[in-house]
Amino acid sequence: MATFQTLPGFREFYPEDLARRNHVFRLWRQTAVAYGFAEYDAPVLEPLDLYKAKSGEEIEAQLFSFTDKGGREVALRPEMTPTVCRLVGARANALKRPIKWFSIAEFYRYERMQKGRGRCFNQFNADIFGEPGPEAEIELVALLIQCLCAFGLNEQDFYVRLSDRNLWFYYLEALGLDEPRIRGVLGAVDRYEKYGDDAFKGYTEQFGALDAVLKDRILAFLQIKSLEALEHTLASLGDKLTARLADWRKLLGGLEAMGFAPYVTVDLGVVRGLAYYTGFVFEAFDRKGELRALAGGGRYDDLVQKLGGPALPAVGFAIGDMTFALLLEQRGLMPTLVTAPDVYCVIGGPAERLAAFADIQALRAMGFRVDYPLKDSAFGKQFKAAAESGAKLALIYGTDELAKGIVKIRDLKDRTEHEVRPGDVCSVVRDFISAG
RNA sequence: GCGGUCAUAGCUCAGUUGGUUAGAGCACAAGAUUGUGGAUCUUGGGGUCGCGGGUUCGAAUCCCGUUGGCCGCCCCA
Repeated sequence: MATFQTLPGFREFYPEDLARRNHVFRLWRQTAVAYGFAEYDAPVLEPLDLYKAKSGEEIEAQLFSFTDKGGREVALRPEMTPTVCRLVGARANALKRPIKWFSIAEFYRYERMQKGRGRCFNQFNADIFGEPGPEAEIELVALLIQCLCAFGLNEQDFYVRLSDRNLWFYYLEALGLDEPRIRGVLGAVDRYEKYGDDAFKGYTEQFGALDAVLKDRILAFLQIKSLEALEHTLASLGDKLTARLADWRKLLGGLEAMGFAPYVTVDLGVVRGLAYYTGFVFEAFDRKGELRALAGGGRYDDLVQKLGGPALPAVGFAIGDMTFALLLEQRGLMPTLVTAPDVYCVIGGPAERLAAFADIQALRAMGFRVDYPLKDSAFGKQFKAAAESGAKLALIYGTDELAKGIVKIRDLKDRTEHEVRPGDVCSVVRDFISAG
């Protein structure tokens, strides 16, 4: 059996694995729908240029890409954002605003495997297009939090760190830095948590040592953990910052009114790489800090246009399934038995089997999950199978029952039995199941 | 791409200084058991000891290579 194995980093889902995955997907989908988001999907295979256009040439090293038989350069999708931008961009003028969309899809990245990271994984993606104000962020951060709370996680388990690339730009601008230097500082900020002072090495090499006073102010800014401190630090540093602070108040106020304040922290240490983000950015982490990021997102107002669409503001985030599953398992929130029949039939012999088939068929047509042994076997074995199946009821089709013109129905939990007429089987089962 | 570490049954693992036909528990299957529950007992199927090469009379065991897993680095859209 060792001849053919899965490609490195790829996963197989045996029924019990898929049951868990389906459970996760079901709650994500249910939550997104409750928030008024519409589901979409798109091809797994895309033109390679779609990702080069967004992320540059160097991205190719981490893509599953190849040339197809028609000579096209293609790649398995590593993320959903460029695809959804194309979808929305193509019909931007016809779509009702705001455009609130989500998807649950599989992605591929040619990377080294690690805990919570594989070469193929699933993400829940949600985006809002056409809304430039922080109202879109309120909705999305709320959805992100709810997507985790839906599983029983709470503010003891995870939190969302909220940051803002605009605020950094305006602040560093106010401190007198030009754009290349601002980008350099943001690069250092992104790495500061991990490398401490060494994070500024790259900046120093490129621009020379950062002025000590300036650096202290940047590090102090990095430490800010509340809106009040933010307002205090930025008071009277110019109109841009004042206006931006109003957005912050609106965003945090909205989340507080939704009851999500305990989940959100101001944390300017989050920069989200140097990619395409243009405003608020946020990441969700487990409180213990043992796992990789659970989710991440932010505003990307320029990307739709960059990919050939009209100018269209956008915010979005994604939750990955691997780290999330690890967290659920850590907290004992991943259910084990998600699938069990409602009814298991115990069958005495060939003649009884034919009698049972009529009821089995009728019950299945009513939507009940019904199972039975494919081959005749001892009653003891069948009752054992019935109990192990997790079914609530057993229907007993034996010689004695048929001779008496009845079917025996057994409650597998309290082990009581009673007799019903064959014509009443369906209604009795229905009443029992619906009574819980 | 780099470094560390590991690889024996579906799973968890044992396997002595290199020595007969590689074991246990769990799981699976059959029987005891053609009329009532997750038990017990008996039995069974299942292994190229990751793969390839080398040393040796003899390799699961030692050596080299390789593939894959795990952990970390780079990266993380």
